[in-house]
Amino acid sequence: MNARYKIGEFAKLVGLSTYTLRYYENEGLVVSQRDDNGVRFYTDEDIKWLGFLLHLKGTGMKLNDLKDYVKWRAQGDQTIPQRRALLRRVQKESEAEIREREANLAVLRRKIAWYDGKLDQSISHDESFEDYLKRFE
Amino acid sequence: MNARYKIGEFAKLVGLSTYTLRYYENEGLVVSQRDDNGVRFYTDEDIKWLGFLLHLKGTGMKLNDLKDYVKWRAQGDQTIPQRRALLRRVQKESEAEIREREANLAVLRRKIAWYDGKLDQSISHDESFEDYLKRFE
DNA sequence: ACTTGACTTAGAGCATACTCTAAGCGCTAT
DNA sequence: ATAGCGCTTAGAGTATGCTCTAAGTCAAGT
Repeated sequence: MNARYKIGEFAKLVGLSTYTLRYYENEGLVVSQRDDNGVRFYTDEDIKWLGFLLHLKGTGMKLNDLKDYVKWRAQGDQTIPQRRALLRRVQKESEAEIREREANLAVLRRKIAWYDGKLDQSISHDESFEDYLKRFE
Repeated sequence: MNARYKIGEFAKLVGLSTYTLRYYENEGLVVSQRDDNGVRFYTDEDIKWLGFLLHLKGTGMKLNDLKDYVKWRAQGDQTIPQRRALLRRVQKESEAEIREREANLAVLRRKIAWYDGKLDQSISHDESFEDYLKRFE
């Protein structure tokens, strides 16, 4: 246990590039420790944090919001109300986006079904199925 | 009927800016007709098309894919198979994104619930509700 | 010794989709 | 006649989030 990962290995573990990890560190989203030579290292704790951060990001949460979250997290438990309020807002926004997308998808699905019907007709009325298949040879 | 809308009015009707409409026209996503003075006008047909285009866009479909779609549409019914294939691809991608987002949202919801529990505890164990409320004054 | 991978700062480049400005001109309604 | 809207081209700017390069240094492993 107590594994130490250098940035290259860590990058593979979390599925980001080393560029992105340094970028995130600059932005204050991730912290790293340094060994005697000033080389970054990460721990299993950091893997967990990155995993959670990527989940938040995957809900559509912006880096700026993540920065607030990280800032509050560092300030301890008294900022839990702010953090919860932030996550709730992100939740609402994300749910709204999903609903919108579903509505748009419904339209797209109907259009595909309409194309299906069109192509069915072109099979059953205009030509035999054999002839139809020939068109794609 | 046979209403003609100039770009300003049309923009309001479809919820886009005049800049964006001209941009879309440049990109080949929308066409407009011109009056005797070279001024763009749009019809109810164009409102329908814009509506559909925005639904497609709302599924996450990229402008480049929309350009292909529009190009094929202009070529007539023989491109229906291509259009259907494109929309199916977009559908799959969009559904996959929604599933991902839902999974990430599930994590976010659990975190919020965890904060809820933390705050419940901090009310019921560490201080009175009165004291708790005072913290936010 | 040499390769590999780490470090730094600063800045450019990329992708997507707009968004707006400049500069100059034309039509229409008040 | 003046405001308001429309037209043009060309290009700059904005937002988000990376992605990569340059140029030079350093340390560990083979």
